[in-house]
Amino acid sequence: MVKHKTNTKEKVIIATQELMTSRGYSATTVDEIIKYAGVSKGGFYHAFKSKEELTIVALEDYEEKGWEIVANGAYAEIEDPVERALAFVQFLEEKSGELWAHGCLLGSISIEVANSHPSVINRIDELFDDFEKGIEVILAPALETKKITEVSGKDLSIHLLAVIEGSIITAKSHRNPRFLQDGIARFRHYLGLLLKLDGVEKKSTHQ
Amino acid sequence: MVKHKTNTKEKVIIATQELMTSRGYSATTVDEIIKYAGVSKGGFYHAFKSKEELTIVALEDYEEKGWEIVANGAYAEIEDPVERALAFVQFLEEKSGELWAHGCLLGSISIEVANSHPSVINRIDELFDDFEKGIEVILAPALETKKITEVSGKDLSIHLLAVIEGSIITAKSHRNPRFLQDGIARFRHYLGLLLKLDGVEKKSTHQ
DNA sequence: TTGACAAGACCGACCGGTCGGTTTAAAGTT
DNA sequence: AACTTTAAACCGACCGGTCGGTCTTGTCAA
Repeated sequence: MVKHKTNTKEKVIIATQELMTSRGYSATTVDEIIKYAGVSKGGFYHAFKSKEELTIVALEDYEEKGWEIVANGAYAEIEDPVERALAFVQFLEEKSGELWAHGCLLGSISIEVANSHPSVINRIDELFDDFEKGIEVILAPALETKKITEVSGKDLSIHLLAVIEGSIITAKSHRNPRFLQDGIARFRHYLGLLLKLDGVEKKSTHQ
Repeated sequence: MVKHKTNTKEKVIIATQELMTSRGYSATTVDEIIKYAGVSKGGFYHAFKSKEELTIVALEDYEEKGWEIVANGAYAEIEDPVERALAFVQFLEEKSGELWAHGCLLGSISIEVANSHPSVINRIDELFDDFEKGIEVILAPALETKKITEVSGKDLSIHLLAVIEGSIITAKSHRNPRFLQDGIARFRHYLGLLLKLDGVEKKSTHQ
């Protein structure tokens, strides 16, 4: 009746997400993961059949939790599609520290597994695609409202994702998380120009 | 009689650049590098004192060769700062396949060394900075000409770099190099809007 | 004769993963 | 309630192999 209560899987998944986000795939060892999670090696391999399978589970859980934060933003209440799209990007900007404080799990491991772990990169591909489609639903109506055809909602979604991932890289190498926030703000500026609005310049949240 | 210079260093550097660009730092082993370069382990450790030191040399050489291609573009001949800036971005777009066909060495290893190899990430930081400053020299005069103050040349340079690095990630995970070209084209569109020009957009090809 | 350079066997630490055995707790039996 | 059964959860010593790096033994041009 009562399920066996165990949090080994959860602890391992969280440890994996945190360690791989800041070290990548290869540099994160199973021994490090189990030490960080406070779990034994036997327990680890009872819960997951391999490091590769664990990585895929961690990626899926990461996407789910991330999208839950994004989907529940106040921007969703806004009626006007144009204002909603801009508020959405500003929401990402404000939540960027919470969402990608130490990087993005997908971005951190995508490069090094692209040519060696097909199952992982395939899942990353799908998860990126899900995220893009989620963004598209928010951005496309704004373009439609303004009758803009030179750029599609899909184009913009792909671009926003690239801006986020790229800004994470520059933020990491410059050791300054501000670069991520500024990168998203710059995209918002672009979106504002596209939608032919004025006065969308950055409302700085914290210096 | 010209003394024949040993090319062990050069072969190792090229092998390192190619392998690390597509696999990252940790996943690229010294044994793989020497096999790819056709060099013995003794020769390797005679030429470089460690994998870490080699990585820094490979990064510097990578930046030098990359910037040589960028600096010699035809855009440089254009007199008008605005047209020159736009032509520069279009040049990057056209050369993106040559410059970042299999990724960017700096981006590929920056994430995984950020918290474990200070000397490497410090050099990456500086090299990114050099690249940014090089771009700034080209973009800033266009903003000045158009008397645009809401965005600085530095802001735009940082953003272009982020767009490139991020687009490389999405291109890799989607296994489609087109994403990189489109990402740069999207930046050019932004720049065009900023400079209040029309007709700089090209149709997107994402399907 | 010398010293730069190359070769590859070798080193200890560490890698991902396995294994036999122990603990835990829900369910069945009395 | 007390005991037995059962199977999942868990443990950590251990495995073969690989890691970055060292060392001895050369080769060869000056």
